[in-house]
Amino acid sequence: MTDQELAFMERFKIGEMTVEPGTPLLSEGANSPQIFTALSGFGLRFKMLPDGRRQVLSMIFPGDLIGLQAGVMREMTHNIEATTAMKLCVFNRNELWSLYKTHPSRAYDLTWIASSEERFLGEALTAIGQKSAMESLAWALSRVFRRLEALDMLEGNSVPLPYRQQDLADALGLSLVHTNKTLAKLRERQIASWADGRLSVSDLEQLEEIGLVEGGPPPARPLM
Amino acid sequence: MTDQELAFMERFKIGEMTVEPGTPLLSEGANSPQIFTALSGFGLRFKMLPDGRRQVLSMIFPGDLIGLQAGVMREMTHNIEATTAMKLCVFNRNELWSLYKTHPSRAYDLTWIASSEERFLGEALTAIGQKSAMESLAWALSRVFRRLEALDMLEGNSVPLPYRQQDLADALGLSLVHTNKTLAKLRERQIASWADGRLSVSDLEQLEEIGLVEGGPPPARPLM
DNA sequence: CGTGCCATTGAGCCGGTTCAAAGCCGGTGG
DNA sequence: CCACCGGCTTTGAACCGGCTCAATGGCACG
Repeated sequence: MTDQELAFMERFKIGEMTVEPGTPLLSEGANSPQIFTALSGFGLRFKMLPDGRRQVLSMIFPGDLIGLQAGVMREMTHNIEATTAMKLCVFNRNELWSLYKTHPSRAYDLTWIASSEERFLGEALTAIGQKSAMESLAWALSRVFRRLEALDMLEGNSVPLPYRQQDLADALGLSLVHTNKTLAKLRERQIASWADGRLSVSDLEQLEEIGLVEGGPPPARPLM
Repeated sequence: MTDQELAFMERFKIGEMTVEPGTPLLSEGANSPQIFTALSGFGLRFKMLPDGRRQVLSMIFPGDLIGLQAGVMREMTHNIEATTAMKLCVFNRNELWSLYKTHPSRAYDLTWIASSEERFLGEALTAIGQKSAMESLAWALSRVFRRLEALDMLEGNSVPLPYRQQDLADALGLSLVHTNKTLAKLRERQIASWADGRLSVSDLEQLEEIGLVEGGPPPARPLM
């Protein structure tokens, strides 16, 4: 970054913030003045239905930008919650527009990020809409594994994955019971095993094959 | 627009183009040098699985931007096809970056569009993942109706909707048969009826209630 | 030592799927 | 002018993947 960019980021960045597990960061309908970047910890992005059903849209990992929607549109259309303790970098939404005027390459990155999230949701939609429970699950696990691997969180053959089975079930539109049973099958077949907040994958290739994962690692994400 | 903007758009816009029904506009994996805006006609955005299953991601209506993903990322991750004859405005992808440098407000619009599409996919994911067939269908029909209404295509109580039931089924992750039977129920209940390429809604309020649609009309979309 | 959250497992059921067949066009060629 | 064909919609019937209900067990915490 240039000096000028640094100076701008100084103004754009408000500060840092640490939150407890379970803290709601942004809520549906809110018009928050803040945008965050996750520095550490894990979170969930989800939508609720009036009767309590929940759709998890994505898991939030370190490096992810949070609240771009609220930044660029009027208001938030989904909720964001910290699953573990999280450290966040806080940005001032009001400076977003001046970023577009003065730092086009950063602006371009933002479009890239939004576009990349759209791409992910398209994949998720395809998984939920078309794939069987086993296929979706394998898709989700391999996707998560690849991303955490790219974040350099791989230790041995396992990555941290501190969520409940209910969270994954809500992400895949499956029931908790069926998610549990399908996970058990993957474990029995010695392909992948998720316990105690860690996901171990012993046969990634087969996992991706089951999940009908289309080639290639996920694209690298510019940091904001 | 200012003169300067007009001059730029002149360079950015390559020309116009008309395509036949069924023409593929962009394909998965392609790295197309073009970005389009639909001027008239209808299209589909979808992903295919290796075994032929298809997930429709969204319907493309006049005014929609096509191919932003290919523009901003390396390559396309879904297919786009013209359902009816379409008239398109063609832009030069290579000028995209200079747009960011010289026209920040247009750049902002692009992020807005990408973000808005992400928002839509999140809603779709929630419909497919959590809602019953009847709920999803009502959601989809009311969504489509609202959008076409906003495009000023409402005549009487009906809007054009020139797709096959199979297309809608693939969008909602339902079988063709069940989609048909669920549509029949909405027709019997005198709520909405879709035939001969037109969707008539006689009780929009009830349709949105069944579909668990959260308030408000969809946000207006900046034209590119 | 109780209490609550989460994972696990069994049993029965149901919303939605698959299979199959028939009806309804509009287009085409004889 | 009519017979035929292909794409789409409609309807009936049987089946099944995944859901719901229910109970148990492990573990952390007060």
